[in-house]
Amino acid sequence: MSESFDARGLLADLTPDQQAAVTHGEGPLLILAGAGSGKTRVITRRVAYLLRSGVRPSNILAITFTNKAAGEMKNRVEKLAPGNRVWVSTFHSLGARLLRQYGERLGFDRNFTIYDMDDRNKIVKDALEASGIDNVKFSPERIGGAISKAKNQLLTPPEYARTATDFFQKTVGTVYPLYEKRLRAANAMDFDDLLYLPAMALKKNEELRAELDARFKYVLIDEYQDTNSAQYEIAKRLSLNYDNLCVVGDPDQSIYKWRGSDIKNILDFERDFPNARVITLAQNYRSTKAILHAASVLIDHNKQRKKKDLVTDNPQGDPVNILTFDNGLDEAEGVVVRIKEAVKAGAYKYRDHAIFMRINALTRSLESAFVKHGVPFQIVKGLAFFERKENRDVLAYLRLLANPQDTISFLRAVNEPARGIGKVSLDRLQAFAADQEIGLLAAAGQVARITEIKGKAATGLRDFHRMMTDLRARLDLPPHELVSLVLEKSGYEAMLRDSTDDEDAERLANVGELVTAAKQFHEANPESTITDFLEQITLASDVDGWDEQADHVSVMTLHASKGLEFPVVYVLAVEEGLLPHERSMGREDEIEEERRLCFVGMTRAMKELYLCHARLREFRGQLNYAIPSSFLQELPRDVRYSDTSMARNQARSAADEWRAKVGPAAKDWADTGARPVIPPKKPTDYKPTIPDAPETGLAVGVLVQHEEFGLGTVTDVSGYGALRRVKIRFPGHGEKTFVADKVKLKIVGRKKAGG
DNA sequence: CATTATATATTTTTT
DNA sequence: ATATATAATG
Repeated sequence: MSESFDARGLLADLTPDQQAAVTHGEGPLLILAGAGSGKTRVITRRVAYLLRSGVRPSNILAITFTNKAAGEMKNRVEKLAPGNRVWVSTFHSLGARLLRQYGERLGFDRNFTIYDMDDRNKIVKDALEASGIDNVKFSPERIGGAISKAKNQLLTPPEYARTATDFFQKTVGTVYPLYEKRLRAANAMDFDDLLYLPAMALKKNEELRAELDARFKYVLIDEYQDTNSAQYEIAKRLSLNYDNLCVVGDPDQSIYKWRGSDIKNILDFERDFPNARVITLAQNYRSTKAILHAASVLIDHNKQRKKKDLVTDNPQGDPVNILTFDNGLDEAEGVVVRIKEAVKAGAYKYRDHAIFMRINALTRSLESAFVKHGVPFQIVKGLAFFERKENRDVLAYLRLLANPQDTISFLRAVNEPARGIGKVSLDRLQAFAADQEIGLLAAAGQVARITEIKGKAATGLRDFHRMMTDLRARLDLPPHELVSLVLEKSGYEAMLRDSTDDEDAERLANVGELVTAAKQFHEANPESTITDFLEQITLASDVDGWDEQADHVSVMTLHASKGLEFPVVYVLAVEEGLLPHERSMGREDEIEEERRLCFVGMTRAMKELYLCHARLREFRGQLNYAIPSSFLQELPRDVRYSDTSMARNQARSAADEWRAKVGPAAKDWADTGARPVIPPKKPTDYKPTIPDAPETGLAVGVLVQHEEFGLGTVTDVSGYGALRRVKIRFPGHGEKTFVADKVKLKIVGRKKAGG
């Protein structure tokens, strides 16, 4: 290929395979990119390459999995090809943008609200009640999930009803159209609509399809293995006239099947696009040989898999570690202490560490361990802040301002703070609104016409409507000023300020932070409206809130870890029932997805990898035996086992207190229920990789040499990490207690048993 | 209507 | 164990 432009800077540091992917010209391209093979880099370079070769930035569309990834790619492209603003976004953001831009052509109001799962379930509940099916057999969550799945498969309500066979599906078939009606009446879209409606429009409206196809001549999609049918439809229909579709993915990292993702999309790409070029990137640049080998051996247990060997030129590195703890608390503490020690030893910074787990619930014990040891951390869960009650309340006002039809937000805001408007009055108002086919806010404006509502409720509704009308006149204010105004006019701020409740003081601070968040948004996007602000919040993914600059330990779910990398990785609770999760048990394909999830977590690690499990784990307030994950058995032999729970005989660990509380039943748990799948290990098997690790070999009966007191025998060891104390009896000096971290001791040997 | 007490369900993972 | 939903009470 002869370039008439300067591509040297884009290609110099790439392998031939990577270069081929970057410089591929017209036509479909499938890049099978193994974990750590530099796929983000390739996709970014490719965009820059296209720009330098003369493709107009407006003709390029790049789809990433998170908004954060989209922002980063935008910045990198900007650096490689200055002055070019390419459209990079997630599928959902793309859908929202298309719907706002072309919605009116399709019959939608552009100021629609995006409903999250919470909102969705409330609508489902309402639709369920209205359907007359009140046997409470199926939860709104379950029905909502089924509707979501239907939309992902592009099934319309009648189509779904036609294919429904069992009672559950028939129920969903009844609720689905009612649900849709309520969404449209509220001028709202759920997450799935953002894909479903554009996909349908591209399918049905050839004029629009051809227009967008020509606009997005080059489409690039990252994490293609996790696209669903609706997303596939969008990609395909944007690539009919201009089939320059470039998809990047790794079937081994497909972890969203439960959300409707179809691994077939990537496996069948060559069939869908017969002239597709396929490039495989198998070279790993991220992990040590030890880590990559362990991950490869694990994933090789998946039967439904095209075999693929990942190779790396990186050094062998330390063996992968399997850590055994007494219980969840010890696990949390043990990991935090290890990290602290590693940082203290100067080997790593806090930000080099990440802790992953299968379920969010496990972050609780970690949180207290971090606080206890003064280790900085961030729990990467993007929406958590906006999901607090007080912030949701305030956001409900904003959503209602942006979209007066928004039922859910009206119901949330109308009596918070209390305005004397109760359930009965609201039922009457809803009946009136439904009858008149108007929104709830509009109905509140006509409260005088509703004879059944009187007294406090009537004045409350009238005042609420008047206040919202006044606020709506200020809709053009920058987001943060609008938030401040809402806080003031609604009385929400006053309510919190006048409260004597301590928690309300915190809530006040939180809504204050909401103003700050809005201000930051405004500064970053000066042109944007309140609708954009709300959209960004709703479509934010967990990692979008991650601060990767700060020096702290990152804590997140395995799902959130996709696409990231860290020098040191800990995976918690690698136990049967959690990883693989019990809900996947019995279904081989779901077990395989769990294995992929484990694989994703492992392959995030660059230098050190620790897979942890505990002998006892608390679940719903109950203590249960935990069996090490079958995945651990599938690892190669050269992993390193270390059982820190061995300390239980010497140390007064948290487990002892716990066991004492639980009583004799659990006293000899170690010898009964828990059947270690892992070969039994001796404490001496463990060689700390970091200096001053909590396991310094100090145990009762160990003979030590002290600088001042001479030879002594350890009589007690307690606590962990910096708090670890060691009691030593010195002949002639009596018993002394030291902080294990601080005291200088030389281990001389072990006293004979009984001595 | 609002507040409080009791019952009940809830836990996978997420745009 | 905790959070939410419903029922009972003021």
